[in-house]
Amino acid sequence: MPELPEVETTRRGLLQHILHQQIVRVDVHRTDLREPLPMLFAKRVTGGSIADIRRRSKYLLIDLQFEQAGKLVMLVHLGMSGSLRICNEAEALRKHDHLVFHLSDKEQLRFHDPRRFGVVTLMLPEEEMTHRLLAHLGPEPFSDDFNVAYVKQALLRRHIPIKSALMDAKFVVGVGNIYASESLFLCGIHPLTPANQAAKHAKKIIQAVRQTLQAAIEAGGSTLRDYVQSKGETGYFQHKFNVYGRNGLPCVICKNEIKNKMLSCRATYWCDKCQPINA
DNA sequence: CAAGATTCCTGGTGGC
DNA sequence: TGCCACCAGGAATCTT
Repeated sequence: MPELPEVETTRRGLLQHILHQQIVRVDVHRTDLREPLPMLFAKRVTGGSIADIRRRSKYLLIDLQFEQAGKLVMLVHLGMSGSLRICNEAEALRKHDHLVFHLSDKEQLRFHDPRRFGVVTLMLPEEEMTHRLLAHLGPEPFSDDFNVAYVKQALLRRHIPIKSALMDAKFVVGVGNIYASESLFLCGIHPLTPANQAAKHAKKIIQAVRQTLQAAIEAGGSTLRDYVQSKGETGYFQHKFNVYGRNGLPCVICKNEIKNKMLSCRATYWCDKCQPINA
């Protein structure tokens, strides 16, 4: 379940490993991801050198530089179950290794995604700002655009629960189901609080979202060594949550029982005492 | 236009 | 042991 911290951890791990390498060959085992792989995908990326790896929301943007034909941006979304791993070419192919990028140093980058909620597509650099997957995204949580004035006005005109608002990428990107619950616990706001009522806590919400994501990125960072050494998955599952998945267990602060409820078909967790409904 | 429901997919889990 | 129902969830698309 890659949320923003795991995507960022993946980005940093990949940068250390494959920056400036060239894609010398691509094996395509499946083209039917969340949306079909672009036509002539393998042919189009072959020969490209990895000039940079950026992140926007939960999308990885891999800049490919070609000697003759200019530049291309490869966009990768890991969806629910996707991963990008560095493998030795001798390593046996796993089930669901849909794309295998052979790199100039004999290593491979493998896109693995059992549930196929992931996306891999291509665009020209000049298309980036207007691309349908990127054009309508809200501010990055760590950017200056995610500020008190913005959050206040955006929440005031919404009546949905604050947790739903946090998960809406048009409001802010990178806050998935897990970190929405975790962020709201940190700032003591009940997840069902209407967004317009939560607007007065804009500053606390911003701080909590940033702190929650930052802590998770650092947890991922602490396992970056493992990521590089084992070239495997990141340490996401080692991360400890305060409320997520802890229904019926005592609150880490007040020992009150953690509650949970499905909100828009998504599991939602909170502590009634630490997160009063009409705070 | 906003808000909520539905959809895509497969692996893991729990009940029997 | 096997079978089956169900859950996990990002984000687009639908319905109300």
